[in-house]
Amino acid sequence: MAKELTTREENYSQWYNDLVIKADLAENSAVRGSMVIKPYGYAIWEKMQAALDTMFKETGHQNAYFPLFIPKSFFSKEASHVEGFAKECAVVTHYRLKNDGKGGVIVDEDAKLEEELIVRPTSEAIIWDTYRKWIQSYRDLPLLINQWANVVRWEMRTRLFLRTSEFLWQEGHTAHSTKDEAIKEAELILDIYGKFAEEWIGVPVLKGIKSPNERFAGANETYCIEALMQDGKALQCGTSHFLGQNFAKAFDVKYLTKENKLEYVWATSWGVSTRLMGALVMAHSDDSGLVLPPKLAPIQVVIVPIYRKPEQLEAIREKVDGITKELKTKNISVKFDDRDTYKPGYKFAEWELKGVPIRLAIGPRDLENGTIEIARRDTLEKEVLQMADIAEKIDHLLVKIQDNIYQKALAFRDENTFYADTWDEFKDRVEKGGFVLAHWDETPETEVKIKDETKASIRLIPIDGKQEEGKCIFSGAPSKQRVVFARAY
RNA sequence: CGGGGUAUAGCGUAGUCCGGUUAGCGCGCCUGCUUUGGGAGCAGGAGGUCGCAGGUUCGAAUCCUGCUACCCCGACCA
Repeated sequence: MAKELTTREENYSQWYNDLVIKADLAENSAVRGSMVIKPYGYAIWEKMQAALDTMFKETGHQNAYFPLFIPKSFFSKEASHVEGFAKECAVVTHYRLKNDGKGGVIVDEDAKLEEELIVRPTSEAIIWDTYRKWIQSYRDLPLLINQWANVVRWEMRTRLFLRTSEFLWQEGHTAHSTKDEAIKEAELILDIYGKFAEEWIGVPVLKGIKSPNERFAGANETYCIEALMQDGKALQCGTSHFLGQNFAKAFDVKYLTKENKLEYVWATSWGVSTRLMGALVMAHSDDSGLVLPPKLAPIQVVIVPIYRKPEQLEAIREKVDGITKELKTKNISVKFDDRDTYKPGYKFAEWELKGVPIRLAIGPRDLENGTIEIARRDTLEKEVLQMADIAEKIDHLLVKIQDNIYQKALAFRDENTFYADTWDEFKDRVEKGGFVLAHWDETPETEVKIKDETKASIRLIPIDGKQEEGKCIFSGAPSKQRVVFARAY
């Protein structure tokens, strides 16, 4: 049929692309590298937003909104920050079009801006320029702000959700009176990201810090969470940066201490993006389609009626109404798929493709026996249950599915996490995919050489990682701790 | 930005080499009837600036030139 998926084994990235499009999550747009997020995909993103937003607010953060445009001069105040983003910025130079006299339009050269505007690739610059006015005293701190926004990074090669020129994200920007407090904030957010990834998306993540090479432009330390995808490649799922006083100094943001001394503030910034949608798809889905964790599924239960005559459909509808009401009181989202244009087999396949966690089927046989067929998307198992307490049973099953998806992903990661102690072993392991823990001499030169030769980068240096004597896999120099290598998206 | 490829209906494609009827097919779509426990069947129907702009020719989807977009492989990245 038209909706056949490429299998993961045939071509993993083709499978991913097919899946995103056929499950109706997103599609390519007329604009290079920019996608249209379709209602079903956006509904998942909204669920992600809601969960994260709640966690941010529970930890004292507030939402605000800053401009899309950043004056070019603002953007160049923090040197390493510019360097990191300069190559991928969209720039606004004019503010008006005019007729070209041939039925088209051209840029009106008379409408040239005095100063070009940069479409934000991230908002540190405009936000820190604003914070200068907001912060005077230690009483104004900490300042804990988050913004939900779109940003633009002019990427060379793009892939739906994983890397698009424009993407949606949240970016937190906080200001603190002490270094310690700022570091604690960066760590707190990392914990929130980790919790969200594991408990909502159902993806186990490693937590750690980035090597200086992989650090955010303008940060003193970058904390991150990394997940392993089914093809053995790593995906960075979120980052939290300790920015030191870099932006405070660049934008002259100072506060008066209790002792009436003028000090620069300490900063963090942190973000997760629609890339999480990519992680969600790649971590759990199979050759039949999407597998959504119940906590993020826009539709948690779909009910497919099976009938011959209109009277049967009406009898089924009556039963279904009862079930639907009960499920709704338990905050479970239900869809009754009573479309007359498709047969049950088609609907089963379609809802599997879309990853709905639980499917109920109800037909004349069930009406007679007081039963209902229940099918799990994660295991594709079917079972006929007594109708009594069905809402209760579904409620429990959703919890079970959420857990099973996570356990499966965790088992996969464990099976694909390796230790390497020799260079040959290392190269061999990296080739096969997965996380590879190995010793590293802590020099950027070695890191770059390893990447050149194996395409594997240091995904993270584990926080509180086990201290053990070892020798760098590449240079043989002494090392005190293993770091995590992998090929990455 | 470098290398390779593609562009024909909503989607997938045939035709292009070697110019010549009304551009063909599958899926999807619309109407009707029959169907409905794992991707329904039959009948009828709608839908095309052949990526864009020039050129060659009696005649261009087909040949030539330029442009644009997209895909794959590298360098950049959440």
